[in-house]
Amino acid sequence: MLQSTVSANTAVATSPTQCGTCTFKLRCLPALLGGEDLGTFERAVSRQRRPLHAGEVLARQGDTVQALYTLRVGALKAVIQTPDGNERVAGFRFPGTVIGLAEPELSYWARTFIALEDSWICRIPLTSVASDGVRRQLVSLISQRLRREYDWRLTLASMTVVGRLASFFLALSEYQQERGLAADHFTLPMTYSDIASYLGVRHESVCRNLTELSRRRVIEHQGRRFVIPNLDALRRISEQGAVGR
Amino acid sequence: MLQSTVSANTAVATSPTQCGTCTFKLRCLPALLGGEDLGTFERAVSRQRRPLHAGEVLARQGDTVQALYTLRVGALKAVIQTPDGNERVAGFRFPGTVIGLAEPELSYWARTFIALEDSWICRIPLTSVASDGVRRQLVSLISQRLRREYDWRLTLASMTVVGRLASFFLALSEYQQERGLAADHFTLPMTYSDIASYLGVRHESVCRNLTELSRRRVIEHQGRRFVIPNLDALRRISEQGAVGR
DNA sequence: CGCTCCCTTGACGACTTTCAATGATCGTGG
DNA sequence: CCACGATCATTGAAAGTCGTCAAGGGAGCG
Repeated sequence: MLQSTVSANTAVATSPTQCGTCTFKLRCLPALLGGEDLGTFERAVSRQRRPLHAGEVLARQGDTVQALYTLRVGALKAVIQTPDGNERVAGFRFPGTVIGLAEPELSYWARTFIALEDSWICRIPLTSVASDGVRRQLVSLISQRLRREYDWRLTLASMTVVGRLASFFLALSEYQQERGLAADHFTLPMTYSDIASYLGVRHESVCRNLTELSRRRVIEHQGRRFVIPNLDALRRISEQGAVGR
Repeated sequence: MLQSTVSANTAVATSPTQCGTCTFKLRCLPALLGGEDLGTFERAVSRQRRPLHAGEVLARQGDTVQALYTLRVGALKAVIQTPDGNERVAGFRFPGTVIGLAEPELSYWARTFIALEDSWICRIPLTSVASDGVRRQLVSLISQRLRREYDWRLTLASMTVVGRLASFFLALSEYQQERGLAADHFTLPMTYSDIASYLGVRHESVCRNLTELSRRRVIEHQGRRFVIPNLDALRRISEQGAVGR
């Protein structure tokens, strides 16, 4: 048990070698996408020879945008430099997502994207983004992302730490399910500090609340391997964990 | 002094009557937009005879999306019904913004849009959204909104109440400036409870922190009329008001 | 005038951050 | 193979912030 990872799983991704050739499959894109423009989208993608190794940078904050990317296998984190010199984790990216949706002005990258583990990336040149077919896909993808982002803002703004954690794990679980993976167990590719930074809390708080959830048998974990024996309980916590309306 | 409103000001908007005819002006859209497709966008917009009165609903959560809208004069709030029956303010909309950017799947409205004051609305039929010219505009607008939303999420997730308030007022100030209005004074169209709900805190906290900022001479206010004598101080508070990285 | 909605203030308790210290894990180089 | 350092995870105690409950004031409106 406990062997599947959020980011890499043989049930969804073909082997890394095959991914390197980047034959663009439907499952590589959100299920919502209609099939008509998929061919256009697929042809727009170019292959890549070697994986991005853990810790390597895909795109750096401030650099000029040369292309958009999609993640085929692996996991990324988006990091932003705050004005005071600190770093914040702005988000995570898992297979099937397009990277750079907030940068279509073709100007500069607003965040730095770093591989959390060895990842296979596909490249979407800007020239293809100009095509109407691809643009149609983009409108769909961006607005979808925007809607989720609205929800996350509400969640993070009003929830206690345990509520944020529950929502975070629930989101991971739903993501897994959408990709046809087990909804109740996964291995996190990121550290507690990354999660804490993303959720806007201290890593000690993440640890304490995770321990508490463990004690209550809502989750089980050894290191970064998590099992969720009771998804409904997690759902209840995520819904009730709100304070201050 | 203190007479201009965030939402309505003669310096930017023509008179309501003229707005009712909805001659679509450049200043009605974000400055970033290139001019080439503006004609298409403009022709896509249809006029409206009477204003939306304060408290009236523009679109209701769950209803089928029939059209997108732009706000010409006035102010709206986006409200969402939470699963437990409560209401949360999900956002505010001021003149120059397109309403429905997260609903282009043409499915249903994810939130209810309510007028905070008498507002003039323009309608963008879905048929025009299907055109390539309009879609080009949409990609630009949505991704812009998405980038802002990312920033807001970081802000709200990690800031104390005073930091959130400072950021909120700063955002209002910047919005005013972008529209060529005074950056240092405005009248809020929404209640403290609305702001509190939006920021994910209690209205008592909003009140207390606003009083405190007043005492420190960072802001001045009588009722909902605000003056910001020291924008730099506000900026410092908004940058330092973060907790928990 | 009385009602409703909005704003304000106080006191208390719950939750989180902060500071500090220790243990665990892992990759690297001796 | 083991020692070492670095990163990550864990736990405790103290202080600060914010939510919660309660109460009262003020403005607008029928």
